[in-house]
Amino acid sequence: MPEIKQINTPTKAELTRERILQAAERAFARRGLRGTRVREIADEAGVNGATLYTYYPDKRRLYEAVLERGMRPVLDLMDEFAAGRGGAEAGEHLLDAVMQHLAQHPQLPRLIYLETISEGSQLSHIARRWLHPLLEQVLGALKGGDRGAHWEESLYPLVATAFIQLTFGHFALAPLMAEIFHRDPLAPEWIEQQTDFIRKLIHQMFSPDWEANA
Amino acid sequence: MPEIKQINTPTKAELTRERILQAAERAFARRGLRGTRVREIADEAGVNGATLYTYYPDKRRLYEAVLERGMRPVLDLMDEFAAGRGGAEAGEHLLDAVMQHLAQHPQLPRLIYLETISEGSQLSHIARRWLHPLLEQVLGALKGGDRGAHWEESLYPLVATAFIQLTFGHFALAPLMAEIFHRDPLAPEWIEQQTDFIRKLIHQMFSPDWEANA
Amino acid sequence: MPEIKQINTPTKAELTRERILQAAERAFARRGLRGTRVREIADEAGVNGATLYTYYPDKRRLYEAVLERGMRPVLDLMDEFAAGRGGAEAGEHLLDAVMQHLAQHPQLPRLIYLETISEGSQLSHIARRWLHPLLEQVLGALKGGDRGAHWEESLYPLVATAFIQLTFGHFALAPLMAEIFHRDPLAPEWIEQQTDFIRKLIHQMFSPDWEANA
Amino acid sequence: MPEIKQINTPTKAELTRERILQAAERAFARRGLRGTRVREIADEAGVNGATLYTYYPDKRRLYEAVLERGMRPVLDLMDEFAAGRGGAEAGEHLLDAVMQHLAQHPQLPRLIYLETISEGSQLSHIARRWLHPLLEQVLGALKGGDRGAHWEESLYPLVATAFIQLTFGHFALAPLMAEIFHRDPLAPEWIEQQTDFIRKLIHQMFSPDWEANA
DNA sequence: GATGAATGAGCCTTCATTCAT
DNA sequence: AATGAATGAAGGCTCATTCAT
Repeated sequence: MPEIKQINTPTKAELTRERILQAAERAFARRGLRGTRVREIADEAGVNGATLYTYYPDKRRLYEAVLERGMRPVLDLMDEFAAGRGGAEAGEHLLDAVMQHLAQHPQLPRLIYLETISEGSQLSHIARRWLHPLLEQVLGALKGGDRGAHWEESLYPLVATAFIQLTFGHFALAPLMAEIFHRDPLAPEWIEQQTDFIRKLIHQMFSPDWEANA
Repeated sequence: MPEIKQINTPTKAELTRERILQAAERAFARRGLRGTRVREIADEAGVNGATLYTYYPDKRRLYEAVLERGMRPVLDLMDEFAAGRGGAEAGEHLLDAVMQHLAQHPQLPRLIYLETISEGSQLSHIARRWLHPLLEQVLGALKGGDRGAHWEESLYPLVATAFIQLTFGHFALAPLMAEIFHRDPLAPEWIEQQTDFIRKLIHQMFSPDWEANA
Repeated sequence: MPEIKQINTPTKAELTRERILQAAERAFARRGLRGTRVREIADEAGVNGATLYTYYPDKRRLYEAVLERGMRPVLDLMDEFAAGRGGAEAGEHLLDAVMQHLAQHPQLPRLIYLETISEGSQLSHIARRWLHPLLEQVLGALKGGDRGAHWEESLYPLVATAFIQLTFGHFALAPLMAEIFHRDPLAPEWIEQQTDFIRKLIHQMFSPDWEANA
Repeated sequence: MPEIKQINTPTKAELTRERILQAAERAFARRGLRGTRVREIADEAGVNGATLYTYYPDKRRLYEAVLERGMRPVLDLMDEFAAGRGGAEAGEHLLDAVMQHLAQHPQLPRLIYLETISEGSQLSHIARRWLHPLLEQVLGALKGGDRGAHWEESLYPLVATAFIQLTFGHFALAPLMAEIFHRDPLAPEWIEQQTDFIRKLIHQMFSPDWEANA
């Protein structure tokens, strides 16, 4: 039976593994590797604490699995993108795609921020295999077309950093912003606004006025 | 003896308390309240673990003292500012001041990010007594002068969020950016570049072109 | 299969819980709640210190469980008694029963004495749910029959107190008496002697001579 | 200046030592050696925790000093008594004296009970140097005169034990009896009643009827 | 595959004690 | 003589992990 992608009904074990991963993702995204207790993960996953060890040899490996699982779809997203035409609006499409993806996986930015702040052992892995490619793709797309003509190389880190902060940061800082503005940053309206806002800022950065404006 | 600012020699106890606070600040800024072990703080402060309890009744109160101590100078900064004239460049001066302060207290943004991500009990206190006033001050100054003429109120949360992310986030994400770009975000050049960059972005946001550019 | 009292084989966990309770009883009966270390209980129970917490949430609750367990049989004893006929010798049977029970649970009087002397939080519970009923029962039985004719109510506290001291106190003070007399108060002969002795004293108290004798 | 007993005004140090001893007595009488914290003693004595160590090398020695101090007056009492005539009522005078002394030093019985129940290292010392002589004296006096004629030697431990329990026990169990009867065993009326009660019981024990009554 | 029970290591905190002042 | 500061050694309790069932 060629060509037919066999989607097996997930076994009970696969379901359990999935529940564990989801629970772990939420927990690690709040407390980080050290601050999270395996008991908390187990409770939220609805399994016995010992069951985790049927699937992962220890807390750290479970953590790494959570990171891997969170990052893979982004990589896939980018592969898909790379395959497409570079076109002028490619960058903007990618921005939308990233924001949509993060909106559906709001734990991901938190995991990355925590790993960064705690200078965890996975940080360089995340940077190299993940964010660096993402930034290449995004900025490559953005400066594509005629827009990038007057683009100065030295701006790259600044723009890249700003991009990360305005996209990932939006989700990581959501609880603080909710507290200040009494609105939910994860609500679709705000996400849309934020996406537009980033788009505009990027337009400005690539506009010929930019350098002039000191 | 006029003109002589009487600085009392700090007692031994005051020095110890200070060493503890500094060690705790560094530790909490990496691991958060839960992830930090009092042993680590004590070791880094060069005192016995039990000595911490001479100064603070428990880990949580030490944590709160660290937050308080980190936030007070920023509040002072703002009082000083509020006292000054609002003038046109006031906002930009404040931006410089904030960036300089954070450059000297790079743990502060990390503390806030961790508290935010872990949805800690101090979060609303930080938001209300601290960031909200700071944002009021900064954005008030920015839209001061003729610039704010075409300012639309609904932009406030977006601009405020962006401000926090580009200033505080610069320091919180420093290890990640160092990893990606192999340069140190805490180096004066990058901080200066970043400050200029933010300044320009803000100019754009307040320019009459902003709304047009959709 | 009638007549066969089905005694479920205790599970391993039940056995462990029982070992812990017994060890805790001995330890608390010597040192009280505060003076006992959980390590000591664990060691004597032959389990790891952490295992205690599988069965009781903390030291205090274990202590309370020990008290509860020690008191229940006495309450049962009294229920059994209350069900029987009050008859003339009822009181003396009860005296025998109490002494026999204490002989087999010599920790119980010590627990009560320690709780009393340290004015522990369980004291009023012990007094109300436990000793008060016991005294009611015993003294009720004793003054039953014609004996109680010339019984004066104001004697009640004196007689009750004496009863407690001569029964419970015999076991609580055993180590001291052993030291002084080089004989073991827990030896059956002495217990029998002591029981007779109490019986005689009580006879005297209820004899018509009592009030005359000043 | 011979013969004149010089009562020096106590020095400040002597006063401090006294305050410490009193505080320690109260504390040890509730919690025993192990269960008492030196901090508690210091606080109640109104001195710094370190000050205790100016007077006693460690907690155990302070405890022993408390015991010594509590026991000496009783020994003095007995010496005084031994010097007096043995007369018929000597025993009853001694009973009164003991009860009065304990009423003024209610911690003493508690200390002894705690030391007994915990089988402390001072127990044999207390028994030998203290209670044994006291019992000799008391029972010697009691069986003095014609009363002791039909006294049977084997009763000695029973009577002695009863004596200890009804005198010392009255004070040691005071909190329990207060709880049950809602009256204070340390109130003079009750103490007087209790003394009379003991006196009567002893009369009975020495009466010719005793042996008959089986 | 899942779990209740068990445990060694470790965590936060307290304690008894010492020392410089 | 008295104390505030400091500390090593527990003390109670939790944690990550293992294992028998």
